[in-house]
Amino acid sequence: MSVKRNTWQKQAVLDLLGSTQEFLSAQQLHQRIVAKGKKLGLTTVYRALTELVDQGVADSLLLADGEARYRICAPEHHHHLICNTCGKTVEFDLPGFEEQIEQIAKKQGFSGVSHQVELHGTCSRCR
Amino acid sequence: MSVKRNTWQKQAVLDLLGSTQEFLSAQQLHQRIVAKGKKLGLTTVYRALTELVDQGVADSLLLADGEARYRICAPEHHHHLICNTCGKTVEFDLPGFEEQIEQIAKKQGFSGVSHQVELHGTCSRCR
DNA sequence: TTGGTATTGACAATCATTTTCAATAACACC
DNA sequence: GGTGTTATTGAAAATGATTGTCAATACCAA
Repeated sequence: MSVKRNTWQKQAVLDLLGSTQEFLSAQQLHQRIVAKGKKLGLTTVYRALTELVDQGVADSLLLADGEARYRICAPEHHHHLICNTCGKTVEFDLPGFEEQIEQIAKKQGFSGVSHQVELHGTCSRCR
Repeated sequence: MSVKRNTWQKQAVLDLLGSTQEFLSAQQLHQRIVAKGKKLGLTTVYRALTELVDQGVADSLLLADGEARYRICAPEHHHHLICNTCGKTVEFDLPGFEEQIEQIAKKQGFSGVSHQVELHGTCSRCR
């Protein structure tokens, strides 16, 4: 396997993602970095994002408009309620949910189980 | 506005969707209908699905693989536990989950909320 | 049966994302 | 500080799902 190298391009993507809580698309990230006067290719942004997701540093999700959005992973695991139209994201807890999941997985003989819970809908503003 | 007409093509899409609980992609629906000996265009399947979603008869969601999936709107559905290695899938219930979701969505002012719960892990055989 | 028009389907177009590949730049080692 | 290896970059082409186009067809009200 190959050894990863650090480049200002990857760093720029990580910095920008790390400076906000919101989900951003590859295109948005690209635009904003270019707007800062740094020139880099859209392809590179995609690659940097893929790497971040592989490393578990970032999360990705696919919105109804067909664009993927990326965000730095929160330190703890919570769940999301996402507006299909504007991308607004609300975090929420599910009391007892992790335990429920644990039990189901064990009963079925599964191990190393991760879960993903996502709610999609329309927020009050976009209704 | 135009008056909708009934065609065997639309009916075929609705019938097939209505005969299952699972999410199907436009391509899957197309393939299966063609496999039954009926010939229709992929474009038509997309249009039928768009119509069903507009009418509130079907739900759509976008999976991480970039393909949209469609399903007949059902008051309740079940969730999946999927083996990362062999793809084995187990269905399970989450008692009270739908209600919990409903409440959270309402509290946040979201409407038309659909949810997706998926567990990924390794099954006993593939351990 | 017939006329108006909604619908169909082959094909082209679109749009986000991925692949390709030659040129460039990181970095381990001198 | 140089140098060679090779990961990375970026422009352009390719991909794959979905949508638009438009002439031909089929539904259905009268």
